[in-house]
Amino acid sequence: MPELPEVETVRRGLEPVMSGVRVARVEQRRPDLRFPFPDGFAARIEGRRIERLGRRAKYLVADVEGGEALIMHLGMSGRFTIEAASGAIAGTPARPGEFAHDTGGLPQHDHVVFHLESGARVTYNDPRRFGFMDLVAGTGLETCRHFARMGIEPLSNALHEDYLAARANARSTDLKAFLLDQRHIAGLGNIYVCEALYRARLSPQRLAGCLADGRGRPTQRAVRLVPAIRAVLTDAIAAGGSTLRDYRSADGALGYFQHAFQVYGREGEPCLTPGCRGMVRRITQAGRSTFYCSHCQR
DNA sequence: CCGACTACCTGCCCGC
DNA sequence: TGCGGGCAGGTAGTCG
Repeated sequence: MPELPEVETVRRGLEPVMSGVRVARVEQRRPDLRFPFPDGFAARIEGRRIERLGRRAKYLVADVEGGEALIMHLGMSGRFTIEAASGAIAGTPARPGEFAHDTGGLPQHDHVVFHLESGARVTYNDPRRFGFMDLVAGTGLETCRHFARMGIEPLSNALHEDYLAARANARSTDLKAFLLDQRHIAGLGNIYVCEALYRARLSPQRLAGCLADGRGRPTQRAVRLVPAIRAVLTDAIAAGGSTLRDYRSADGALGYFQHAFQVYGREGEPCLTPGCRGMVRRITQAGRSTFYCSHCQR
């Protein structure tokens, strides 16, 4: 699930528990996730304070006392669960009822547990193990392997029609692939690309080059796309944030609120644009599902 | 460099 | 009820 809004929601949920808190012990239960953990992973965190919990695109970045940054990516199925110091569950379990039904063995796919000095525990669960964790020098964050070629933050001022036009100018890929490419804009995924293109009334099959006029200047399509991307992410973060107010009422783990999507997952259903008589279609692009209304998205 | 494709891994849902 | 196939929110590596 985790695209930028979900990762931001997770960050906001973890921040009050982890930020400024010392890590007493790190329980690393397997040698790798998608990639091997770095050498001495647990030891490089244990006994140190988490100074700040930030985010870059879909990555969580925890500044660890001493100068290293703990980088965490949730892949497709990564989740965090918080157990508060009192023992009460402050974040919902990865699977509802998991602890109640636990017969004594370790819950499956709980790969890393951060035991905090406050007594709270933060558990990383990831069935598919497409997520990963790494430790990098905090001073070289932007030049590290993960971030060096990464594009702009879509919620920053860097997202501008001039930027889109310059990047998309003369590209032969379609808009869907262009927006999914983290080297241009970092943080959009399959769902929010579909949703942003719907809001901008642009066909996902149109070439990315349509955002520029041939000389790298923005077209009206680029002008429409910028606020559509911003709004879809902002709305999703707001919706995710609302689930954080009462952890126990949500039936998903931290940040896994099922947003009310307007096209994603709505194949065969009527287009929600007022006055549009179209129907949402599903096509495959770059091996992944795209949902859109061919009637109002041009 | 670009663009297209594949691999990685488990779980779930559907049809037979 | 079991089994095979397809699908799932991501990225990195390879190949032409």
